[in-house]
Amino acid sequence: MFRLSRGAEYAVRGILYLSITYSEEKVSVIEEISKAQDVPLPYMAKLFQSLARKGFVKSFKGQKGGFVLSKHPKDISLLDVIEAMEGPIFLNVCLIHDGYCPRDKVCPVHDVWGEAQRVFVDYLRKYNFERLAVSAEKKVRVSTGKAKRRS
Amino acid sequence: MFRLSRGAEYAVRGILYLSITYSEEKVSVIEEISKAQDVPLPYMAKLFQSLARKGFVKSFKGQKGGFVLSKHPKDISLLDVIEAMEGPIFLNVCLIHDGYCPRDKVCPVHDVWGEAQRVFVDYLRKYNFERLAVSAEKKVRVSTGKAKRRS
DNA sequence: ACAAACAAGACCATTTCTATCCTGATTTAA
DNA sequence: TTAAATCAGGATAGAAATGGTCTTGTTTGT
Repeated sequence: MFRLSRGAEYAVRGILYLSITYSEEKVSVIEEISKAQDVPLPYMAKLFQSLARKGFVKSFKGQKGGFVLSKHPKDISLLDVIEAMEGPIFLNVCLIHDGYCPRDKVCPVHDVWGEAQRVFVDYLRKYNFERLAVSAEKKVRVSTGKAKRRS
Repeated sequence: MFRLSRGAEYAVRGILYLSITYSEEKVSVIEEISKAQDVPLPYMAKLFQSLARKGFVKSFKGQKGGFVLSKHPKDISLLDVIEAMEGPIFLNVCLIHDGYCPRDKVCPVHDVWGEAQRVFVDYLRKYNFERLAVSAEKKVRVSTGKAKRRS
């Protein structure tokens, strides 16, 4: 089943939220993030623990605590976040590592998967969160009918 | 988890086997197919029941029974077989159908997934089993050191 | 000292995946 | 007509992944 897990999807949303508010230099608490991105709060809390351990966000305890990105949004790719949550991407078990599959020498599909994976992974790597945050703001402007003021 | 299921992988192998022997106009029994492709026999048997119901293979009962492809290998794509076993490919739940995701109007990642899926699916559709069977034969020749006789 | 936050781990229900097994129906050949 | 070969269909089952909750602790600012 070629499907993004909920966990990874939620993590992407969380990082996206922090990317959009990044320039404001504020810390965001989990409740705020989970409400804004429509993710169950306790689940989001768990996800952010994991994102903190993996170095995507910095956490602060206590009053005035919360989360901030620990890198610039432009230095975080979609691939980074997805692989952080799901582990490395392998479209087929036969690609887990070179030589893993005893049939790869005679299997014509092996190469097909290899190439598909390369294309897919490269594609996800192309998107960083600065870029996504900009698109998000554009989309919101369009969908709420707020045109950009003409200069 | 972006991973091909075992079931789909085995189905691909099964169809591949029948594609390679297609021109010989023989029926193959499940035991032969499962041994050749190194798949647990009872599992392969189940898979072929399903492949038969879905029109990929014709089955014959009784002595001299077995399976044959019901279409020419060139008319079966990798995508066909995979979707038959796993259902339609959606890289993200948000793509299940237009309007399914309430956030797609403001979510910048939605379009990224849409495009990635289009590329991926088109890629799998490009490969038909005639092509794969030919590659397989080439690979076997190379790996067994049997060079093609020079004309 | 208290309240607001995150940290960590246990826990749990559901679904999916992988696979097996048993019984039955059909066909061919002896 | 009987036996053997072969597929059909359904039930079952264990393991893993998924998605999510809860409880208990720790840290920090006021």
